[in-house]
Order: sequence, then C-alpha cells, then structure tokens
Amino acid sequence: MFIELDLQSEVPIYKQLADQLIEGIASGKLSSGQPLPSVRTLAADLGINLHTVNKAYQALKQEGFLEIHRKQGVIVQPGALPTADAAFRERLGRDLRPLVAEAVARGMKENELQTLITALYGQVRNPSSQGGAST
Amino acid sequence: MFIELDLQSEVPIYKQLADQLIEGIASGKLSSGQPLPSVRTLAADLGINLHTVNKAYQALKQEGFLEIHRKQGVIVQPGALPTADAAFRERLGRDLRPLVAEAVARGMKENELQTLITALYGQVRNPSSQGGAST
DNA sequence: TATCTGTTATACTTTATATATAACAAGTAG
DNA sequence: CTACTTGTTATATATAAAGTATAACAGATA
Repeated sequence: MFIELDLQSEVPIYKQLADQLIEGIASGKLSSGQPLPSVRTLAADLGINLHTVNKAYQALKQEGFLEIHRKQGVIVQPGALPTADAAFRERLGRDLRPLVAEAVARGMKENELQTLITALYGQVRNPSSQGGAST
Repeated sequence: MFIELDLQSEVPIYKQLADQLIEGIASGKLSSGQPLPSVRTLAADLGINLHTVNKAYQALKQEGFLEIHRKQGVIVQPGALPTADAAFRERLGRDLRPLVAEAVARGMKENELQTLITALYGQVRNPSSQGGAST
C-alpha cells in the first residue's frame, strides 16, 4: 500500500490511516469496489495493531466510504460515494473555522488562503504533481 | 467575555478557548494591548479550572498572540502580531489537507470550497454579519 | 503589609489511544 | 465436511491527554 505513518506524530495513527485512505479515494488511487487489505494483513504491513486498522476501517464504513462483507473483506464503496451534504458542510465549516481565524489573525489575505486551497485541491486530485513535472 | 464553551464537545476546552481568543483577535473584538481576565477570574466566569484557562493562555503566549506580565496579567500582543510565516503555512497546509481531501472525495467542486472559505473569512473578520443584514 | 498576579507542584479521575491475546461466527475453498 | 480467512467481539493492559482540586510560591502593587 501507499500508506505512510508517522508514529511520532501527535495525530492518532488510526486518523492518519483514515485520512490517507480518503485521500486515496479522492485521488483515484483507490477506485470504486477495489478490495483493501484485511485488517490483519494491513496491520502487519504497517507494523501496528489490527484494532487500530479496524478503527480506521470502521470510521470510513460509518461515513460510507467503505463497505465490509464477511469473507470478501473490505472494499471501497462500489456504489455512490458519500456526498457533500448539509451535515458534512456544517462539520467542514466547524473544522475550518479556527484555521481560517488564525490565518486572518496572522494577516493572511483572502486570496492567499484561496491560493493555498487551490494548491491542496490540486495535490489531492493529482498526487503525481508532487515533486515532478506536471505531465 | 464573549467566550462560549461546549462542555459536551469532543474539542478540548482549552482549545475552544484558545480558538475563540484568536478569533477575537482576528475580528478586532480584542485589540492590541487589551488586558484579558486573570486565569482565576476567567476560570470562575466560565465555570472551569484555572489550569485549563492557563493552558490556553500559555499556548497563545507561545504563539506570540499574548504577553504575560507579573501583576498586569495577560494582555493581547501590544507589538506586532505573529505573521503567516513559512512554519505557519506548513502547519496550516498539514491541517487543511485532510479536510480538503474529504471534500474532494465527496465531490465538492473547487469553487464550492472557495466559496466556503470566503464565507468563513468574512465571518471571522466581521462577526456582526452573522444573522443580520450585511450593513 | 495585604492583595492580586502568574507560576509551579502534587494528586486524582476520566477518556482516548494503542497494543496484546483470545475466541467467535460467517463465508469460502479444498 | 474440514480447514482457512474474514470481520467481530471481548478482556486486559499501558500510556498519554484532558480536566479538576488544592496548595504554595514569588513578584508587583496599592
């Protein structure tokens, strides 16, 4: 897998994992219906506990990004992905707010923020344009 | 004060407090050099422990948003506020990334995100335009 | 000399995070 | 049917973060 964990980070492991899986879906590296490693396999692969993997899987299942079946294991949502509904936008706003506030307090202009968002949006959609040419 | 805490929130109290103080600075509700309540006063006011208030104050002092003197207590940075330097932008990018990623995964268009950022930017700078007319 | 300030120290509780084992139930492949 | 792998559940433990409760200290001030 393409997962890279920083065990020294203040960000919980299960959240790092969930974040990178979502980013995989956003970028297309993980396609609809694609099977993911079993909790035991991925745990061994990453050198962490299977419960930590399971916690990330469960969170993404709860959000609708994953489906979990008995023997087939875990697969990326084969149907319609979760949408940016009102509930999500509310949560997104709550999460973004303190970040925007500090940026404002530090004198960042609105267009600087927009530029950063644009850059991140691009990085997430096309991870290949990370350090190489934009081919 | 204008602080409102949600004790049931999953967001730590000290972070809610720090966030709202920063937002106060960003909006101008807290002006340069303005004194803040003592840790004991604010703690009693909010119904929380003085150490929780102190933790928020210390974090903002560490960032450069507050100055703390012996008897005068805590005041909003009277000199130059912290800037949006490289270190901050790096941290901001790291914090924004998973939020942008999920928005992308949920099919949000880039301009929808930009619109949300614009709205938050406005709310933070002018909290009065919250539920009333844009006068 | 009191009083108020931030600060430090100690102790305790609760919750979140992460790991370690073990076992169970449901599919699937032999 | 048997064996294996799957997610799932349960129990236990360890560590850290968050929050509270008290107490005491040192500096500045009225």
